Amino acid sequence: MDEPALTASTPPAPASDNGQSDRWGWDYCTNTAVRRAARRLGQLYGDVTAPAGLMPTQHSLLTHLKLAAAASDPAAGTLQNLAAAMVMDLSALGHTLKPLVRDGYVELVPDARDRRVKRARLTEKGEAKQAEGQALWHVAQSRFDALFGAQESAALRRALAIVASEEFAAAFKRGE
Amino acid sequence: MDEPALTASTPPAPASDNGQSDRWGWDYCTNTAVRRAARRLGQLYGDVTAPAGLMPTQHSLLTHLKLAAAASDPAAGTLQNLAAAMVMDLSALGHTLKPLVRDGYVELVPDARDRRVKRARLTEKGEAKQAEGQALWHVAQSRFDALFGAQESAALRRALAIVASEEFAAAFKRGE
DNA sequence: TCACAAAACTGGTATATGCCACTATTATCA
DNA sequence: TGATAATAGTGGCATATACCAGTTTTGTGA
Repeated sequence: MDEPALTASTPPAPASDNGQSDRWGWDYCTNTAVRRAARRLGQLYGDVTAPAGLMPTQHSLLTHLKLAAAASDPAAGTLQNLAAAMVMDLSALGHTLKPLVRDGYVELVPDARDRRVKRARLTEKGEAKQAEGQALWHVAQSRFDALFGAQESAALRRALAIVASEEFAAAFKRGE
Repeated sequence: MDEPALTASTPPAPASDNGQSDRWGWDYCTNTAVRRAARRLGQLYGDVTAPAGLMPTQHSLLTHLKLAAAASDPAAGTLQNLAAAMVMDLSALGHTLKPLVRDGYVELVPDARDRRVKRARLTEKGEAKQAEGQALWHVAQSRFDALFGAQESAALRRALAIVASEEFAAAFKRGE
């Protein structure tokens, strides 16, 4: 199998605007294109996973905490690392974490060695909620892959992972 | 030239986590992948366009209004259509528009025919600000294309446009 | 024409996210 | 060791976005 190109040859009309999306330049600004897709996907995934009572981002966060714990990564779990991994501002992560802590899904434990550090980890309740959300998430992901194409979907994620990478950001900033 | 595949063969390491991003499953959930990329791009584009004093989304909105006006689309401009075009909730659009109206870049004019309808359009000040932002935006976009590859970039935008399209959303929901 | 459904917004509330200023803690180095 | 820099978070403020409950205005059909 070749590398699947993201440019599906016969995709559903790439425009939501009577086939004239070019007129608005939607396919011109990459940043806008990503945000539009993010809003759409948030709606689509959210509709499916809503019954679990978690926003997509929250489920994503819980899943990350679960995987990080499973990998028993020593450095993982600190808010700093978590923020970097999520490509999120540290303070934004703090704010996002609040409702999860409030609802008892996550707990913040200060590090004994370095009292500046705090680690976030799933509570039992959080693990249960993550599992609940995971089942629903899988439905959404499967539906997406079936519709967009499993290989195209994987290719898209790879491309996005490159864009989101720190290497990419560093290279972009060097261009300044 | 073939269709450029988004799966660049020798990209910068697709992981920001010591080359082990797979461990976190970042390349597994499409929704998460898109959001991470959106956050990163927001930062990168934002750093470049910040001097104009507009958030990327705001510039995107002003640009849309400009293009819509240029196309002299009769239906365009109503908040309803604008929201659909931006793949945004109507109320979210309303909230997002507020600071732009407050700062005098956009004005909301009620429709004479149908008093339920309001249209958003650029003021002169808004057009000037859009032009100012456009120049900076171009720097960011050029840098992105140079780094990611112009063809890969275009392919990525096409893929994202498909995901963001109403056809895609409709098909996704039919799968329920 | 009048009751009722539909459409287009508005406002409230909650999460998502970023920037900046500030505090607490730790690390450096003269 | 003591002044200073660096690190890790927190809190405030502002925008971004969504959902839902109204409110106003139109459209519809009996």
